Amino acid sequence: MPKPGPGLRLIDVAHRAGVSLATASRALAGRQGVSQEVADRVRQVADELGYVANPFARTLAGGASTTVGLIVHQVDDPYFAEIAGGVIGLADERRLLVQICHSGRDPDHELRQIRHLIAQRAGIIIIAGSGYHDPRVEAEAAAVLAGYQRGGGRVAVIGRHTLGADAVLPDNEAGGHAVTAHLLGLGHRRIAVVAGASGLNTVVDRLAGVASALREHGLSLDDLPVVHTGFVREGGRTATERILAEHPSTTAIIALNDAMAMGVLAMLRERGIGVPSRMSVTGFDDVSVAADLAPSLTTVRLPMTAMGRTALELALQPPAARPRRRPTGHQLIVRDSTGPAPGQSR
Amino acid sequence: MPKPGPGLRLIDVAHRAGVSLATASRALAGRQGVSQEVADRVRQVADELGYVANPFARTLAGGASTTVGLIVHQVDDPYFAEIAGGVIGLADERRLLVQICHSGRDPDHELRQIRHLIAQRAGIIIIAGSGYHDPRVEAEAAAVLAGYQRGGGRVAVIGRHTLGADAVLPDNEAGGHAVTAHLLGLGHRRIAVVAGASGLNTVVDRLAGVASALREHGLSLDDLPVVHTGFVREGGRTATERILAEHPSTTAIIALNDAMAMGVLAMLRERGIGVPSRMSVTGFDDVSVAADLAPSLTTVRLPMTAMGRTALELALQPPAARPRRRPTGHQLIVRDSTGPAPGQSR
DNA sequence: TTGAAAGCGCTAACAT
DNA sequence: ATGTTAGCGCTTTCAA
Repeated sequence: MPKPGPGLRLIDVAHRAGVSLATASRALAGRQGVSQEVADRVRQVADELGYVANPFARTLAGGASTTVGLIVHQVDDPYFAEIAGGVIGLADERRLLVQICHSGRDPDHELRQIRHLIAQRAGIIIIAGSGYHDPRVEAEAAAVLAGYQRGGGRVAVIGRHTLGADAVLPDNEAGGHAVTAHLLGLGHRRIAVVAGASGLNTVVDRLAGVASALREHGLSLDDLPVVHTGFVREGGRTATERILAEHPSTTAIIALNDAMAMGVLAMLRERGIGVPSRMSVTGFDDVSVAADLAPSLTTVRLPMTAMGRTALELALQPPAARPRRRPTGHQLIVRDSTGPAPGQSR
Repeated sequence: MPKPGPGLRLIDVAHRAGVSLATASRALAGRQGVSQEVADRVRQVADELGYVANPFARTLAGGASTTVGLIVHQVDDPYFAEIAGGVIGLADERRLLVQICHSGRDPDHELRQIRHLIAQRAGIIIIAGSGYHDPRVEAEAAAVLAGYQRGGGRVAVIGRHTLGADAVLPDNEAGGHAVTAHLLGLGHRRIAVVAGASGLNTVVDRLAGVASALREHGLSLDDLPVVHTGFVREGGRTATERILAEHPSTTAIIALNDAMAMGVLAMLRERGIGVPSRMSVTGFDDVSVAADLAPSLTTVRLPMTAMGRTALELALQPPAARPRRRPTGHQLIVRDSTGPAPGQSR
């Protein structure tokens, strides 16, 4: 790949402002040891000339890196797109650049991306998306990130808690509880769960919430069909197909994210099964299209954009003695995809 | 922001291999002037030690940059999310890192982002999203990019043609024609158009396609209500509100992108207006949720993910004498949101 | 074919 | 408060 042409250098700004290189550097970095007057002049000259520091020189010289690495499963998954939007929005305000990589929900690939970002000297790394339930898989990533943090790198994660870093924690368990309680309140008892891979923490946590709500009604998750497939739309379709075949008396399907719920709805539509008249369906996340689906989706709202912002905010703060935790809160959004269980007189 | 810790340096590798810094550099860069034997040894030592070059030092010293700058309107707009997915997918394969910025459809902000990416020494810049119909607005961006390209930077754009760079060109006009012809074929004559800002090239081009189809049926765009609002979901809602108030006999609404079409559908639902029984609705883009809407959306499919890949492919090739152009093709996808005009006996 | 040395543009000691 | 200077790790002339 080619290299861009040369540009304005700090020394040019310094000359124009009639000061030394060092003074100009201090002035622009907002460091101490420059009179207000001189600092203002330097900044003004820099603005006039349209000076932008060369980040490579700056970083090489030991300065701070201004790039943020962001690892998501896939940016074209609406859940991650919204998180990315939040990160980029705040980064823009702070004049930071965001480098995005895909993990593809593959722990090895994720680890490779982490290493790549570290090699690129990203000053901050944000990892969004479920961790893996297997501790051994998480261990290597944790070790690499620990080294990175020891060297001064900052890390924030969204939706995982085993990585020894500041974390934004979605209300997975409480949300799972809320949505299940909602269905139980509508009289549903023959409930099926459509879940992503059982190795994903997010899946495990949301399932735990489902289980706890069931227990409160004297039911057990063990008695319900739980189908684990891909944590994406297509997974919802195939899971629904199986549920329909193996548990035809099911009256409600809990999908553990909105993408899967969309697949569930699509399959029910194909089969001509009315929602919510014959089958209630719930999602999780409240991606922005959830309100526009047919029918509009009852789901648990997570503030994805804010979660992205918060993660970057955490990373921009100096590290705390112990990793910080920021729960996100959640909100049950009841729309048209859920209704009373068939045969219920309410 | 903090700086990551020090690492292995090239000089360490050189010492271990018993050669000079320069030789080690040549060997690892695969340049000429090193004996096969020495080159192999150096590479082996580097591998053993797990050496990864410091990209800041490399770039500062005049080496190639391995980062790709990508400017989109908003990553959490599904259209751009899919394009970004395509770019990142190919970048991952080529071990490049992608820096994403938002333009927010603001030409000034876009220009600022371009400058920022150039300052960051991105080797490639990809700009996705409509250009601006006003030549003066485009001129400054074009000038900056020309300078960047003269310095060896590579540029590819998606959906604009006035920037003097390799371009991926969506079939906007042909798509606009196709969707309009579809409605005319269903007997619709009282058609309204819901468009984004009239300053956007994409809007102008799609509108031109609509106009040409109308002309073939002896109609003129001038006789139809064309409402220009934000090129997003909310714009579709407000535009529909106005159309309903001012042109109550309308039987079909052409939205110039899917986001607006979703807003149109939402407003019609609120008002209890049946689709397609009382009003047909069309979109443009075929974002992945279009099939799951209520009702599923008739629209024009553009291969967004492939467009992202293609743009990066173009940029990775050496520049051609004249900017390359890659039309995308399109496909009319007829779903449930369009039907015969009311009162038609077909 | 190889090595020595001069920067790339900036920050951060160290002087003044 | 300001200036001088030594690197940061690499690529790239220029010599040998």
